[in-house]
Amino acid sequence: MGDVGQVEVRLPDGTQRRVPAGTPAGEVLRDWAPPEVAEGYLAALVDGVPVDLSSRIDRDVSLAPLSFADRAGRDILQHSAAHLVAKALVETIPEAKPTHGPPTEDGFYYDFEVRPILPEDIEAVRAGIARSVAAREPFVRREVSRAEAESLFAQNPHKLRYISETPAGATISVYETGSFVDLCRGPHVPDTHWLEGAHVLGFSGLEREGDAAARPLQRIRGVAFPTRPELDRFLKLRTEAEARDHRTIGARQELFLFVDDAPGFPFFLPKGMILVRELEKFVTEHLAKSGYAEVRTPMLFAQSVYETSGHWSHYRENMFLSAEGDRLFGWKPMNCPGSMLIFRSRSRSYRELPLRLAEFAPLHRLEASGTLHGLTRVRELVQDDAHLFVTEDQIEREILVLVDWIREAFTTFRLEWTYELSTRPASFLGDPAVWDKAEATLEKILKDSGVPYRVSPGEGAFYGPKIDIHIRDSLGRPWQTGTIQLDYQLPARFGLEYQGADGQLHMPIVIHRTILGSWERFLGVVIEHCAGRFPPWIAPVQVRVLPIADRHAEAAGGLADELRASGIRVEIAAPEESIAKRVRTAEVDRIPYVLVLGDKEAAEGTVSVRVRGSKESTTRSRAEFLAYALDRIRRREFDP
RNA sequence: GCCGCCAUAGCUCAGUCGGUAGAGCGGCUGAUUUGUAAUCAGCAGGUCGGGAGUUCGAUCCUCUCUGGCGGCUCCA
Repeated sequence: MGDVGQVEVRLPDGTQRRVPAGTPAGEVLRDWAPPEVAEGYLAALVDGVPVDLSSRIDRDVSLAPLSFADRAGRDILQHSAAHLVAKALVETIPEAKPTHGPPTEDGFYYDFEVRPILPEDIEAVRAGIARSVAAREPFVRREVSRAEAESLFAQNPHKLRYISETPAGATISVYETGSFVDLCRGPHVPDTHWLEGAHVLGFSGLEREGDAAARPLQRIRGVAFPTRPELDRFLKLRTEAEARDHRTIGARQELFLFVDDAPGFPFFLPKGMILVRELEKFVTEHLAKSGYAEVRTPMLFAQSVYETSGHWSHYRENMFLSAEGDRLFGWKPMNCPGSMLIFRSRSRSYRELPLRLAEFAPLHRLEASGTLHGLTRVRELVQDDAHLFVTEDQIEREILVLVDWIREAFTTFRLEWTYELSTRPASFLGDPAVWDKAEATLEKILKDSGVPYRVSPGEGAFYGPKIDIHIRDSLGRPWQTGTIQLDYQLPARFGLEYQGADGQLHMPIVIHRTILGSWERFLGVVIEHCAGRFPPWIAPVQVRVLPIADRHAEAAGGLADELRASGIRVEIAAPEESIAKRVRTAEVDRIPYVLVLGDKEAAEGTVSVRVRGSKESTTRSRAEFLAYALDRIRRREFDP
């Protein structure tokens, strides 16, 4: 140990410094780092624990800076912004009772018990934030006694509850920002000037779980960046992303349709149907290579089937029901019961396993009205669904094959995906020991395959654990697409058996799996991902032929026929408008290839090729273009 | 389903401080036959989401239903 009153600080580069006890962490870091770097430090890590820069060092520690680039630093900025929102709301509506305001994956929110928030309140909150930022108010930490905390927040039952939940002996701290005091563990950025890039995105009411009598909470959501230009960049990206909304593009390109009298039930228009069929072909090719058989099972089953499957007790509120005489039928929300009944329809041998039954059938789910969202959340959908009946030692191989297929499918669309392993929920069927085993199997596979994943405890289906695939839409909203679910329950409930090599009867395990998820949701995300500029292989119209004048009609027709004969989807835009207008329209319609045909081309047997997104055109022989386009389509290239 | 907001022509939107409505794009017709992101002119198209109430009179105010949007919850 050093002199009395000196402490030793270890810094991230391995150097050590001796400083007077009580030196603020921020001061040590400012001395250590170049000024332009230290400027970006918003908090510190002391022995791995996040603290304020003003926090004083009173013992030997390791010290590291936190900036926005660090996950923890980012969270601190979001959380500080949440405080500022609470301050501004309480200034606007003094009786508002703040509850909590955590950072999230994409920003932050703060929940309040307060009358319903109005748009003008949000304007006032934004103004209040701007005032605080301009005033550069410090975040001042104060540690208080339990009694003082209770008296400070005597009017706020939520804060009193948090205080009562704090273990005896634990530090209780509050942060003061101007006149606003909030119960908070911290840490925070040094002052409100750090929040010049904070922005309120919206507000909404919340349903309070398990307490119908309680007043609903109001949530204000926002996001924060360290500087105003970074916020502006984010807002600009967001505006651009709105233009990629699949609902807008779907209407503009006449892909699909919704009508008021069929909420959540999509119509696929001719061009949208081509997208669906191309996806189906893509998936079907994989199924053929991987040993699947396709089946079709009934759309409706009597109640008793769902009682067997467990849907009646676990999923009935999401099912459409139909009465026939005194029997009640349910529209199938999933394909599993049908596949179970096929398996059970005769005796099965181990030689048949793995038995892979695929089914692309419309499913109906009575989703709550407020959750419907274009194609990404609908009430009628078709999944690229299959059920694999396997033995325990076949599980790993089957899932590895699926992981390969996932890689192929998503990279074809240049989509980035993540995995989530969901484990036993509160409401579940079966034996916890069997669950543990299934979860361990899945986790082992994920580990062995080297694919990054996260675990969500308690998020599994009622019949088994699952691996979900997530992708994001143009606004960064995450959507679940594929899912691989291990099921030890349905085979037991349906009494499935096969005769093993040992002559004994055994129960198969079922793997439910869908990879793209549903055509509907997957298309919604793909539309946004490519902003309606579909890869040529899936594009509803692949080629548009533009004859310069009427005298080129015959040549244009011949060219179109030639392309069609090779399976290319082609349209002709007759010379009712200028060539410039038709080129523009083709570009707006996102057609991959535009072929212009005039005197020169007709005479030479060539075409002028304009590839989507390119400002130039090139002249090629017809055969050359055809070979080029067919090759890119066959290889399912992303770009034309 | 819950909280808030919204609903005017096929689409995007303007408008009426209560006296039944306009534009651009798209559509149709005609002229133009065009060389790589918008040729010109004309025409058609709306019981202002449905119902009820207030009013001499409602697209406008009130209530309600339906649908949508942003979240919550849930999920492919």
